[in-house]
Amino acid sequence: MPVAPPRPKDLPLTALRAFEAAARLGGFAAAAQELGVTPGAITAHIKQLEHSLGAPLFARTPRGVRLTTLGQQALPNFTHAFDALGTAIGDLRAAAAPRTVHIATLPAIAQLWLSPRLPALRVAAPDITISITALEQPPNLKRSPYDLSLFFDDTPQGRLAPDVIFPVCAPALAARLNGPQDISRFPCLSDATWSEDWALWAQSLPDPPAIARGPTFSLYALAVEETVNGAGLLIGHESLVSGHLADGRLVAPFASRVTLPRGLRLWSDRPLRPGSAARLIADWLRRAPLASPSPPVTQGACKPPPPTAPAP
Amino acid sequence: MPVAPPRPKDLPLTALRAFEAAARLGGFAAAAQELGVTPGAITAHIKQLEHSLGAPLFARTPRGVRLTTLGQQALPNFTHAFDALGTAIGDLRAAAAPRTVHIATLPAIAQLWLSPRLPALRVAAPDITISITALEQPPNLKRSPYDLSLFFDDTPQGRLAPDVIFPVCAPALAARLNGPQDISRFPCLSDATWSEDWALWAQSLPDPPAIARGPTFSLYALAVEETVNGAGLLIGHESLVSGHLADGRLVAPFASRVTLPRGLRLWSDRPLRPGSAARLIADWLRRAPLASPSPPVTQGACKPPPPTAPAP
DNA sequence: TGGCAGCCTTAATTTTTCTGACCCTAGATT
DNA sequence: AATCTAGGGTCAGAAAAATTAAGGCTGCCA
Repeated sequence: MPVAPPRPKDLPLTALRAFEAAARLGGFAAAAQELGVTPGAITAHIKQLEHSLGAPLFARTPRGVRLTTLGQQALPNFTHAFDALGTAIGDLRAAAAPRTVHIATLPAIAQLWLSPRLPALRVAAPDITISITALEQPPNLKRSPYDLSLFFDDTPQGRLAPDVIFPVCAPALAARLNGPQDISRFPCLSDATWSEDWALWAQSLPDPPAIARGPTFSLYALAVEETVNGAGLLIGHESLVSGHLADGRLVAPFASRVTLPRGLRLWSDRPLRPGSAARLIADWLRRAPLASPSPPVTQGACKPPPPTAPAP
Repeated sequence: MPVAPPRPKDLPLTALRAFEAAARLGGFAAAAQELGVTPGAITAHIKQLEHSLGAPLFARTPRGVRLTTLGQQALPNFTHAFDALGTAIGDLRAAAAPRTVHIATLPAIAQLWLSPRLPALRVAAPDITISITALEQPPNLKRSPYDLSLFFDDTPQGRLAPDVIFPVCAPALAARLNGPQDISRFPCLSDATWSEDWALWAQSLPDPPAIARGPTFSLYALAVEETVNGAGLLIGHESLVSGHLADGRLVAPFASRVTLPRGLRLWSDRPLRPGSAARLIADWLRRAPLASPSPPVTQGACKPPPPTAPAP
């Protein structure tokens, strides 16, 4: 029985984090995604934890896992502890790089909404470094190294704009349209993550036209480019295409617009101290000045509806 | 710019724990000891952390490290967060094994104080499993998997007994002693971690005798055994040798006793819920019934007092 | 019913982390 | 001054963790 060598290692931190994520999210796969590891790693961690505790934390069912009573008891404590750790990390990051702001957003938003505003933002806050990370899903801000999230969702708090959708196309193509029923004669481009867009819009019409399915894009910005090039019609999200409408690269050929229950939302899960860089950037983005001083459009269409340009 | 692969790994937990320990304990070596890793691992972790933050957390000096302002700001948050995590772990352990108590103690205390009480304790609490780990240093209970600590220290709260020291020896050897001055004629055994014992005791005498240095033991219990076998005189700690005195294996040949400012202390850094196994064991140990119904003992003079064999 | 997709598990390989033995520096000791 | 000691830092090799890829099980859907 040696006294020096045996190190009384406590429960491993990484395994506990895996447990907390799996318990909170209700599955190993979801936990793996949040933690940026593979499901196999989560399996191994939970198993190690259960072995060292001598009791199961999850009940394995054919369709995923379920927390045992023991796991249910433990979860709130760990969630609280890891939240505290996340806050400490955030504060440390902020203190180490006080003039840097990390923003997480959708690729489409990054390219079509954020990017056009960056030049003016750089002028407005020249000493602040802005780092933008494109993600498909909003991250858990309490656990991720981002200060702000900018995504579409249905929470009204912090909303920058509602999500208003309507068809858009290149001016040349619009000239060949006489009404919504003509849609079926042209390809309808769609985005993989917003595949319902066309149906949602069409339902709002008294006489829903047939939609000719066109190419699907995994990057909305790419679909926008293709539309500019005349590849067909695309459902435009007002927040994302207003720049293209403003300078005439795209037009909205029909008057019918649908406002979805979700909206473009900017938020933070940490308190933003007044005067902090993240607060400054968030405030500036909420005022959302789209720099382009271009004239409100152009429109070309059969029945040119309300000129599409919003006034700042 | 791939969107799927890049995993936005946050600050690594293990590195943060290393930082917290190093900052709290004031050095990488101390942190390494608490975490049960080598200093080299701490160095690497801190370096990784500082690299990913882009700012130093410690200022390296030739004699150790010093926290930077950044590090000082961050420390309290992390200490709090890891404390919360430690509490969560403790609760989880307790819930998973509700009738198990883990005690950390000195090897000497484990063998000479705790061990004799275990049989009665098992009778008193037959459903509780008691696990004893011998450590040279009291662990940080907020971070270690122990419910109770039992060590000598100078905090009065939770003290079970003062640390009273006085020479002890085998009865046969005591017969050859006529007074403290005879000490110099026999080897004086000592324990490596309590090397000052002899000096402390000798200073209390009006005419301090010379101490003939004898063998040094790294295990006090071994020194006690050797003393029983007649190898010489040893400074007895009352808490640890009362059993041997009670049954006559050892005697205290001199009346002079020194009470040190420290004492035997049982404590926990977590709240012990009433009715929990740890609370039951702690309460029982405080009542400290030493099973042997032997008479209170002895106190010695130069002429060996009690005959050597009482029977339990 | 048969294919398909979701979810967890497992085994073998690769990557990351830790160790162990060494060096370096500067204050304390002789 | 020379030596000792108590920190940290460094690097090759060993141990541990994550990945990749394959596999089982179930329910959904055509």
